[in-house]
Amino acid sequence: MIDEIPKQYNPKDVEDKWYKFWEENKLFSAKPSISKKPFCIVIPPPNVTGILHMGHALNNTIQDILIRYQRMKGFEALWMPGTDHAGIATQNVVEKSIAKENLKRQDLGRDKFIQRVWEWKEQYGSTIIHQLKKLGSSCDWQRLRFTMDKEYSQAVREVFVWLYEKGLIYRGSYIINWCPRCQTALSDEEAAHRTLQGNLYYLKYPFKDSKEFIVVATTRPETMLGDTAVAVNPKDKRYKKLIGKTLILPLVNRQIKIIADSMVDMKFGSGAVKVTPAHDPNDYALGKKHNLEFINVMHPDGRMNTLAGDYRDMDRFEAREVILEDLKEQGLLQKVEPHQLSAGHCYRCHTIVEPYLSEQWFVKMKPLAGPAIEAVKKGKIKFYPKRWTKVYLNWMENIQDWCISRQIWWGHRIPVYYCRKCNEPIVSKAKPASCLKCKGQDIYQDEDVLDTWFSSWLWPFATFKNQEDLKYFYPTSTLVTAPEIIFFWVARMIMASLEFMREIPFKDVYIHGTVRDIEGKKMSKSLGNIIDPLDIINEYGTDALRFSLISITAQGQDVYLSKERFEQGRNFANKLWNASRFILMNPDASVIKTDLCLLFKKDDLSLVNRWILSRFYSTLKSVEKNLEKYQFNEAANLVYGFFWHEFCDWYLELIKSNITDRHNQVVMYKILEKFLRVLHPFMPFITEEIWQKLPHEGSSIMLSSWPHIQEDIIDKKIENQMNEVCEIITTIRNMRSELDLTSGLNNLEVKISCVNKIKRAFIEALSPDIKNLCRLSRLSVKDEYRILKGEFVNVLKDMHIAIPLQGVIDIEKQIEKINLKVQKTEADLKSKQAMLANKNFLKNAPVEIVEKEREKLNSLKEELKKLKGVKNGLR
RNA sequence: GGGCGCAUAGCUCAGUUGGUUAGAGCGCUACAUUCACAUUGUAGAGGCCAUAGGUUCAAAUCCUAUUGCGCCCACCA
Repeated sequence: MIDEIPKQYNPKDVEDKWYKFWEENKLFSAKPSISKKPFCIVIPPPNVTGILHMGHALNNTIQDILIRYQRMKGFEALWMPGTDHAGIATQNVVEKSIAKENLKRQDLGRDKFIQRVWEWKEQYGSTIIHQLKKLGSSCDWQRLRFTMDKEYSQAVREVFVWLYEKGLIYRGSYIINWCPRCQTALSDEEAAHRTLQGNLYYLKYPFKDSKEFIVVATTRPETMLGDTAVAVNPKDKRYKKLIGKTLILPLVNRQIKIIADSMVDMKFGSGAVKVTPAHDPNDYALGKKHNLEFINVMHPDGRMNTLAGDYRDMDRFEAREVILEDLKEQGLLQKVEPHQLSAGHCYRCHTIVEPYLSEQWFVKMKPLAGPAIEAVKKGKIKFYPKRWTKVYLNWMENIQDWCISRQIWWGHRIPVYYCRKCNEPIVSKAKPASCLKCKGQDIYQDEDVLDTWFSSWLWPFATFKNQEDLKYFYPTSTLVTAPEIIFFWVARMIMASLEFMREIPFKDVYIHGTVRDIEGKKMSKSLGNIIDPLDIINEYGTDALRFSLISITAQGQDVYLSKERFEQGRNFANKLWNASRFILMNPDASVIKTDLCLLFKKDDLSLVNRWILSRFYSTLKSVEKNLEKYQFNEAANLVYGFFWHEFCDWYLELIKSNITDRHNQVVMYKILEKFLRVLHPFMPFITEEIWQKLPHEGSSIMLSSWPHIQEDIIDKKIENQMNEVCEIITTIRNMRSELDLTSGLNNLEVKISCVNKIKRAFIEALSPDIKNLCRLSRLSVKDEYRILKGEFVNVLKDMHIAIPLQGVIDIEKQIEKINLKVQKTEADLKSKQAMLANKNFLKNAPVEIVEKEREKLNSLKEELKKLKGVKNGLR
């Protein structure tokens, strides 16, 4: 039978096969069930333009582990999948694609362009979904949603109307972040601030009625064309007398006044600031306060407009250079200082955004933030790791209104209509037949669409199509996401859910780290440092990808990746594969029927069997504990360590010589079968493949239940006894290695001397195992054994091991070594004695700790005695 | 300017409420191949837990300060 199974695990042979099997048998589907409790995760919907990257791989592996684990634990587990229409990103992609035909979206017109986007979506939009399937994701695919689905769009419109009617949505002219490349407004969150090395330019503005100047400092000289005042601090002695004076704005020759405002920082620059109310948020506030003129000097594409006079049609940065040249020529550029500044960048195309005055739609956020703050403060929603709570609260408490209108075509069109006759806006879920005010029939819809996040914030509930499902699965259980979108998405979902559902969207938020390359840089296409998960799947297998990723992801820490990391996962899969091959060599279908607990209770199991059972359940217990705390790496490492180093390295090696023994067969089979179930959420494919080859009940490991912890099988005493045996074996191997007697040891007799009869009986019983694993032909165990001259000896707490090697061993060297050990033991003993003589320690430390220290002291004494005895024997 | 994270073996990192001898993976050294697995096994070397104070019977772990690196937020032109 074993010959049929290849020596190396080949993931390609099995992964697609089992995924198809699961999907075809609808093993991922979840339905409301009276007898089961729900467990639900909504996927952070990837963009339709998305291609799987390591961030997705990590994010979805975590979700799949949780879902598969809870499913096996008996919950009705729903993982709700879907994609996001990603307004700007998708529009950009399609614009690029039609550019190949030399077309701009304006050439096609709105309807035709949107048609093209839909076509693009049909063709490429499910790429990411196929990739998520490659990853093994057990989403309920029949529920696949898209943020522009009919029902979902309906929900978006309803929500808009709801907020408008509550007075929480308004329209107005404000300074917003404008991306000149995408030509749309952005929210504050969509303008990512980055520090740039720029200059601070000192410009001279002449007075109207004298030859004097006032000097202003600016980082964006091109905006001077829109200046409508210069402001100084009223307390500033230098400028006090100048307040109210008129200046001639250079290059444009507009008369502007010097105004006073305490907002001005006297220490910065020259202490006088140019005021451009249409191009800077601070200046905008000053403009409002002092009733200044708002002059917009820029086209939406970032070129200067007609109000910029001679500079019209120049790009903003080109205009900057020309303006500086011109000012210099006129002697109006006083000086230039290097200056670090931070500027917003469009999060989609990375263009520097322009603070731009325009009419937009906004959501008043303060009233929505209140309940969202409460829910987290009261612990109804918990962040893992905890520290994100603070980040969330800090943002929530300083929340600004949300600009939700976008000047693009792809997205949810704003449900506001206008009457051409009387200009009356009508906010409505559907297009009204006529104007409510003048009954006019000429009605048109607002041209703008909504921010993509204005639809994603409804994701935890708008994805449910019927009340029954909503009632059963909502609120969802856990949200798994990356820190980058706490503000964009997590915070807003909490606000939306509390507002529209009067209920939290999820109980736990698990924030995992960002995936970086080995140098700590964020993985990105432009840096060319991407490790493609699909390449890894191809080379190492999905299970290897998942396991390696998860085992290096400490809670909330960023993940540093290199390709070699995935070898660990691949090797583990291979180890599992080969251990299973070995176990499958002894196929006996009847083992499946043996009741493990019953067998255990009969009390005739060997120490080795009792030990591995105890270790299995101890491990299971820790794995569960860590999974519940979202400590996935810890859980993965426990599973790895148990299987490789305890089950394979020790257990299988120990029972190998007695493989036909009934008990050994049962235990070996049972542990493997249960272990596969524990490993299944981490490595779904290989565990299914092996499980199917083992004698099993049921059609898929996915449907089997998570092993139940058998507390009475966990036995620390047994574990300690076994550790002692392992220590003896390791010591003998060590001696052999030290003597370089790898082959020669077989003929020699190894003698173990124990302190007492009980110990001796215990060791003696296990001597066949020791002989076996050390490849010894002769081993004798005695109560007290006098060392003979010329023997090679090693001391092990309360026993010593001797190998007679007359003439081969340098006795002086041995004594020297033992002396060193004696010294160390004596020092340890001394510090332990001091510790136990310390009254404060005895008084303050817990009893168990004191007890432990006492035991340790005794064992040190024992060891010292042994060491001295051995030393004397050698002489 | 504010906030957060990190500093532990040659490298990449674990170390959960303070309590045995600080762990893993990779790398390194030596040995082992008719044995389920060389994607392996056995053994080994390698640590002043960033620095300086403090709290405590007890500190890698808690507190304070310092240094270095990274991230996030913020309207100083």
